Amino acid sequence: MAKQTIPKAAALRLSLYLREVESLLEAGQTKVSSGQLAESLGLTAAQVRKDLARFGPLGRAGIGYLCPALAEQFRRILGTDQLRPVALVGAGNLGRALATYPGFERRGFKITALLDNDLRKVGRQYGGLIVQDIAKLHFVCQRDRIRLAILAVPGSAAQDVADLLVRAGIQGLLNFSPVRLDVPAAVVVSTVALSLELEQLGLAVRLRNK
Amino acid sequence: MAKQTIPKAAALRLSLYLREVESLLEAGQTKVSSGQLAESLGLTAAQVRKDLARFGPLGRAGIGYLCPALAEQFRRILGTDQLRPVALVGAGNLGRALATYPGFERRGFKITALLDNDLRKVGRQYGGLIVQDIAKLHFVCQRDRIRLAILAVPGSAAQDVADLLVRAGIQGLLNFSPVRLDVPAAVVVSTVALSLELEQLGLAVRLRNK
DNA sequence: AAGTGTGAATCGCTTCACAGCG
DNA sequence: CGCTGTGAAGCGATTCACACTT
Repeated sequence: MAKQTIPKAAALRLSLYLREVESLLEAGQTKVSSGQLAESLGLTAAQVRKDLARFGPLGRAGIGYLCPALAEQFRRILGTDQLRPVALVGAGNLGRALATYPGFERRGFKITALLDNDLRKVGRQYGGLIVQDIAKLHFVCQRDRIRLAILAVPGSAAQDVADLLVRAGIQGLLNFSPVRLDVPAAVVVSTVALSLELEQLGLAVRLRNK
Repeated sequence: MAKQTIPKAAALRLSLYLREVESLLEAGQTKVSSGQLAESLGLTAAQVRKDLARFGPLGRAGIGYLCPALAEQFRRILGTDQLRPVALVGAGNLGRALATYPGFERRGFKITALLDNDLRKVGRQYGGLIVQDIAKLHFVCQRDRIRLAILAVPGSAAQDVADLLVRAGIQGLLNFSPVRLDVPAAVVVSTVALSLELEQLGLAVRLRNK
């Protein structure tokens, strides 16, 4: 494997590279230069080369990079070279939207369980998934060896559900509730704060017009 | 007004500061020190002071910061001291979830229009909003002076809708489609790529276990 | 000739350390 | 004495420039 340490900023770009290379492959292009990737992604050619060199000696001087090799290596590093199961907690509006979101599976993630604590929702079906009682969380996570979970519950319930997920052995938590979650250091939490995104967008617009 | 230039990283923290201060105010706390804010948000005290000093001379030496003054200033900088109208395009699963998301209004944003190009959806009501024909986009945006829009349509339609939004005078675009949008430089685009978030989470978990 | 890989220079942000105020 | 505000130092990431490979 390449380097053990990946700068946070470079890790973020890794996903972008993979997306771009996949799109090139779909368009039938089998090789690409650092300059072309930089142009498409709004980066500099030097930065692209630095990143790609870090992920392994992937390029050929004078030629460029071979797209299939890039895609394969990117997926290997990201761990999405095989489908990974994900638990989704919360079958409200947002949970249902995420349950039916087609993008996850295309990117190597499969939501294999949809759970809620509202017994009126249990048994209903969304996006091919039957809502299960959250009491089954631990059992399901263990049985299917689920390491990642998405949290789409109201803020008031988020910490309680997070505790359940931690006890069920979850290692990574994608949190859509606008609260900071208190979890053991061994568990990774990533919060998507929707209103924060809007705030930042509004601020960027404000500053641009000055 | 404070400084005209806000580092990208500091701007991001601005939203976090506001959230924390609001939560302190709700708990009845009227003053706070840089150390306490740092502790709550996982930053260093020095960084908090640097940030807050940038946003204006807000603190009192030996005392700390007054929460109401902080909240007021933060909101003023973010432009959320008054409710800002937002257009939401796409009444699919994700669009409906966003239309009914209560967090936006609490943070100074009000979705005032929900639009879709699917005439079967036009006229339906979600979260108090009636779905309108996207043909009315330009009219609605002009009438209500809407500057910000949320794009929750399939990737295949995203660029077309983005073009419409730009022509309607939108200045900021929160994009939930997994595609890069081509817009004039004067328009700010922020993309929330859901599967990218999962990828990064998975990678963080992977790297942690090494 | 085209394009990668990489040391060196540079840039921007974070942390440190402390002067100064209440 | 507690705590802010800030120059200075430190650090990580980006950019530059170019030797080197095909």
